[in-house]
Amino acid sequence: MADGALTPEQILDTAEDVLRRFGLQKTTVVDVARALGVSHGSIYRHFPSKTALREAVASRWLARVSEPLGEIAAETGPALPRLRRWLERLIRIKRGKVLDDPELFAVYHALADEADAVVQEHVGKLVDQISRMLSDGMVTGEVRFSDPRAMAWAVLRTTMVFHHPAHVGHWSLPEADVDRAFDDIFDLITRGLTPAEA
Amino acid sequence: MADGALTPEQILDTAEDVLRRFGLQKTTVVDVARALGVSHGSIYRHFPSKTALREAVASRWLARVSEPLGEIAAETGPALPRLRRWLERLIRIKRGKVLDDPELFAVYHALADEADAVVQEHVGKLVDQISRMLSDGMVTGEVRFSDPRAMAWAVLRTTMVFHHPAHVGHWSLPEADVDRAFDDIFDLITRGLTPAEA
DNA sequence: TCACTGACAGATATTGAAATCTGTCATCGC
DNA sequence: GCGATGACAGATTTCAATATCTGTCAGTGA
Repeated sequence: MADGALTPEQILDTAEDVLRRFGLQKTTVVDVARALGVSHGSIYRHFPSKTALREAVASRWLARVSEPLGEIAAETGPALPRLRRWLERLIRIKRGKVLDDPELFAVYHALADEADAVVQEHVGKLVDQISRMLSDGMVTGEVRFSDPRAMAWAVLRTTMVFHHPAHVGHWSLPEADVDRAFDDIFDLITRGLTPAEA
Repeated sequence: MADGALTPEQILDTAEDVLRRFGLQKTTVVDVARALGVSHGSIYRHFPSKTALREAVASRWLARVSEPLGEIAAETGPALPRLRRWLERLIRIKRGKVLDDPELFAVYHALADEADAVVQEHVGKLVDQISRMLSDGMVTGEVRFSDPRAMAWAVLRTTMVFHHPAHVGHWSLPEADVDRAFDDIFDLITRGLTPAEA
């Protein structure tokens, strides 16, 4: 290995590289150790199991999705346009990842599939962020008063087709089609979120 | 075999039995022929390929979903309650199938995954049915005037989590939770479908 | 005549022996 | 002392030989 100390970050970086090159099926702890130039025993010093290592990789990948969104959620200003930008950003991040490198995306999708707890936590963060924007909107009267968490779940679920990996086939349709479908759905839920009187 | 003539219906019935018992992976044309007491060549007299046979099985299964829904869509009377009953029925049919026999459902899910054209056609029928109910509602003023097909797609997509097999894990949550989630989403889209003035 | 058969070629799946991997731990050397 | 090592047992995966399957078609018999 290069440095004196083997760090979890180094291991995760290398694990990502190896996953990218070998795929989820073929990647072994021995492969990762080999790529790092250490014995595989050393990896078990930092991660208790292969599963834990995979979960850490998945977790880091998901954090790269939720962090930029967190910034949007934390902005001030009108809630509904912010929610729209948040959703568009989420969709663009996902769409970007899948168009950029479909195989790598497939690896992460499979990874996420088996790391249930990690995904739950990620989704929890997303719901928190939506919830925050909706609460802000309720204060200003932009959003009909209701339970912001329940509403946030509804928003995430109604837009599932645009960001859940199971619907990845939908994302590579011509951009104009995806945009139109999103417009229709955002329009629908915006009207549903807004107070009844015009 | 039992009768003088081997019919496509007999073959499909038997194919379903064999799929149920052996699963999608293990079921071969030879197995189906064996169960029917005929040579496998006879099956190729009625279906051009194994794929075609599987598609026919998938198609019949999907028809058992779309037909009862078609009856609801064709009813007269208020459009939005009808749409709600239609969605609840769709959800109940899917949920029923998966709780009743999860393994068989998994077989059909896998089958549907590989028979893309068949699924597209099925989804097309569902969109037609929703579209019809929405058009009815636009005539009576229950539903805001807009493109009914685009709206129908939006309705199907916003409720994806309740009927798309990829989200089957969600359906076995306690019924009360699923119902609450559906209420929230149906409430959201109903407000979105309704004309703006109170 | 005509639905059905069964043998066949090439493709695919199964099997079990051999190789590799996961996770542990006594030991090493800095 | 402490991070790293490498040999080990049991679990899992690979690989190549073998068996089975798919799709075709000339032939069978009712």
